[in-house]
Amino acid sequence: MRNRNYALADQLLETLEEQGHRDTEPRRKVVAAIARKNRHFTAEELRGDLPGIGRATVYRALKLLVQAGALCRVMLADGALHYQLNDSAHQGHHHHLLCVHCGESEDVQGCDIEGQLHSLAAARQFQITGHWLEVYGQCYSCADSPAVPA
Amino acid sequence: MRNRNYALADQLLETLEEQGHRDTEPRRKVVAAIARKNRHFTAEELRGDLPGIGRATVYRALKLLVQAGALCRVMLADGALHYQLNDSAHQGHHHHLLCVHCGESEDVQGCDIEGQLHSLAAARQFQITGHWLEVYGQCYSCADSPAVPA
DNA sequence: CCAGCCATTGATACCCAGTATCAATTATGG
DNA sequence: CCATAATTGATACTGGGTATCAATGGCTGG
Repeated sequence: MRNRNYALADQLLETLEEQGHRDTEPRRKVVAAIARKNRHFTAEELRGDLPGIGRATVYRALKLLVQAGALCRVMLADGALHYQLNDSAHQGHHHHLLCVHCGESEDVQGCDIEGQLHSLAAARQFQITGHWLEVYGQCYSCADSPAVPA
Repeated sequence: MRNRNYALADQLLETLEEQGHRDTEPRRKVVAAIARKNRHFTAEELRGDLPGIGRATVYRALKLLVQAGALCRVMLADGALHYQLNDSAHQGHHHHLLCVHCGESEDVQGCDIEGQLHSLAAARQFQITGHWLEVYGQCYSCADSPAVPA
């Protein structure tokens, strides 16, 4: 576990270095904190784990990691924006099944949304270049629970 | 034109009254300003049109109108959140084709995203209850322009 | 038609997400 | 080891949004 987080942190740092960014002490702490997260998190949550690290530094690191594809942004059903680690299996284009009950998220690949929309778009001569999709519902473990917790 | 906006403002006010909200002077000014918009807009843009109206009042009105289904929130490709009038033809569930060039938006109905995702979700015993989708690209008028304006 | 109740207002302050600025620091390549 | 360039972090700002609360004003029942 600790090993895996360790490796993950190193991997994130490596990703940044590959993009031409330096290996700095604050950066190391940020990626370590991210590696310790086992769930999606908000920027301020992460910042809470990093006292002594400047606000801007945390946000800059998040931005770089999103750009590098190591993190992705997830929009929860309530509109809150979270960050989530892209494990190596889901680096490319994918979507999330977000449980509105427990907040857990599962990755989904292989959707063909744009194909679906193609004929509609063609009729309006609209050229699709991308899309953003989040799917909300209840995961297996929450299936027996009330739809929306109090 | 002026007539249509006038009627639209009245219609929005009526919608609010149907939901049990009062017909007040500030509210009237807010819906009038919204009716004058012929494009999606940000909260602050709207506020700029309403000097003298309290910040909270504007945001409260926006929230009520979204809840009532008269407005919807649109996420642009750059992450900016805008509000857009739902014309009467598109009150229900729909999506947007958003032009990243001119910012124009077209409504799309009749998508079957959840049907698409059904088998994937079923395999994970995930019960879909909703989704959020925005589609980005270039509209007809912008087809000849560069993909992303400088 | 008026009183009173209650929704609403708007000022203020606050939270969260993110960016701009800029002087001080630090990693790194020559 | 030194110079240059990237990075940091403090500060302040923008923007979206909510909480609070005293004052106001719509509306309804008498």
